[in-house]
Amino acid sequence: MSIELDKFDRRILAILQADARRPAETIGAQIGLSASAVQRRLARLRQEGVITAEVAIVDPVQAGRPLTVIADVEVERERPELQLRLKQWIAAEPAIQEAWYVTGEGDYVLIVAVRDVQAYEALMHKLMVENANVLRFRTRVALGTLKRGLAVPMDPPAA
Amino acid sequence: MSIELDKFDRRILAILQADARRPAETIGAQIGLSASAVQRRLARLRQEGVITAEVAIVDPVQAGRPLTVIADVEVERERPELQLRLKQWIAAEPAIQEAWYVTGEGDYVLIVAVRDVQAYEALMHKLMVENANVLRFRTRVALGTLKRGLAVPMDPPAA
DNA sequence: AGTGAAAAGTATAACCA
DNA sequence: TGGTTATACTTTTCACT
Repeated sequence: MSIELDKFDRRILAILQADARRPAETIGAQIGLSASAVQRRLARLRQEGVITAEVAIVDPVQAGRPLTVIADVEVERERPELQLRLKQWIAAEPAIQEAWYVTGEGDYVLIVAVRDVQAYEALMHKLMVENANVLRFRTRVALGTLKRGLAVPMDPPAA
Repeated sequence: MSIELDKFDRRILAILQADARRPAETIGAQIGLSASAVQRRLARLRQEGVITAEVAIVDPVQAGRPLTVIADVEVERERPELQLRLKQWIAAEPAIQEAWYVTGEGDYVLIVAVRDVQAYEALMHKLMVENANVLRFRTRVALGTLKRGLAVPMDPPAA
C-alpha cells in the first residue's frame, strides 16, 4: 500500500529531487514549515522508502564514459531460467545504467554508458556469448542528450 | 578539457554515487585520507562540474507515476527551427525524464513517467499537436524495471 | 596536497502546545 | 502534527607540515 503524501511532502520531494543538499531550514522557509517539521517528514520519507536514495550525479564525459547507447535486446521467451540469468547479468554489469523489460517481441531496453564504440561492441559480444537466449540486438547511439534525470513530477495531492 | 581524476577522486565519486549523505570522515576512513582532504576534493569536484548535482531519488510508484514508457519519436529532419522547438518542448515537460537524439531515421528516444496509459496517450497527443514535425512514434511499455540509475562506472585512472 | 583543530552551520532528539 | 530548545554531528575555515 502506498503512503499518503500531502502538499508539504510533495513540495519537499520536489525540492530534494533537484538539490538534496538543501538544508531543512531553507526548505521550511520555502514551504512555510519549521526546520524540525521538515526534518521529521524527511526522516519519514526515507524510512518509508518514498526517498529510495540520495546520490551524487557525475558527468559521464568527465568520468571517461562519454558515449550513451540505447540497446534493444531481443531474447527467446521460452526459457525462464535463462531470463533470470540475463537479469542477473544485467544487474552485475556497471556499464548498464538502466534496463527495462518491455512490451513487444521479448525485448529488453538497455541504457549503456561506455568509453567508445569498441567498448560497446566488446560489452555486447560478451552479452551474447554469456547469454544463449539472446537472439539479436539493435543499437542506437545517442548523438545528443537532451535531458537526463530520474525526477518524478509531484502532482497535487489526491486527498 | 577534462580534469584529471586520480585514484582518490574516483573512489570518492564511486561512494557518493551510491550515497551522497556519507560524511567526509567516513569516506576518508574507507579510502585512507583525512576528512579535510576528502572535503577539499569534494569541493573541487563540485566546482569543476564533475559532480553535477546531488539529488534525492523518489520511488515513482509511491509518487503516483507507476508507469514507465519508452517512446521512439520520428521527426522530419528538414526543419531545424521545429527541431529546436521540439527540444524546448521536451525540456519543459516534467513527465519526460530522459531524452536523447539518436542515430537512425530522425529519432528521439524518450523515457516517460506517467500515472497510466491514458496519461501517456494524452501526453503524446499533445506532443503531436504542438510539434508539426513529429511524423509518428512507437510506444513500448515497461513491464519490469530491472535497473534504474545514473551512476557512471569509475575506471582506474589513466595516468 | 595533506593533517589537525577551532568556528559555523545542520541534523537529531526530547519536550511542549 | 507543528514548534522550540538542547545536544551531537558535519562541514567550513584556517594555521601548519
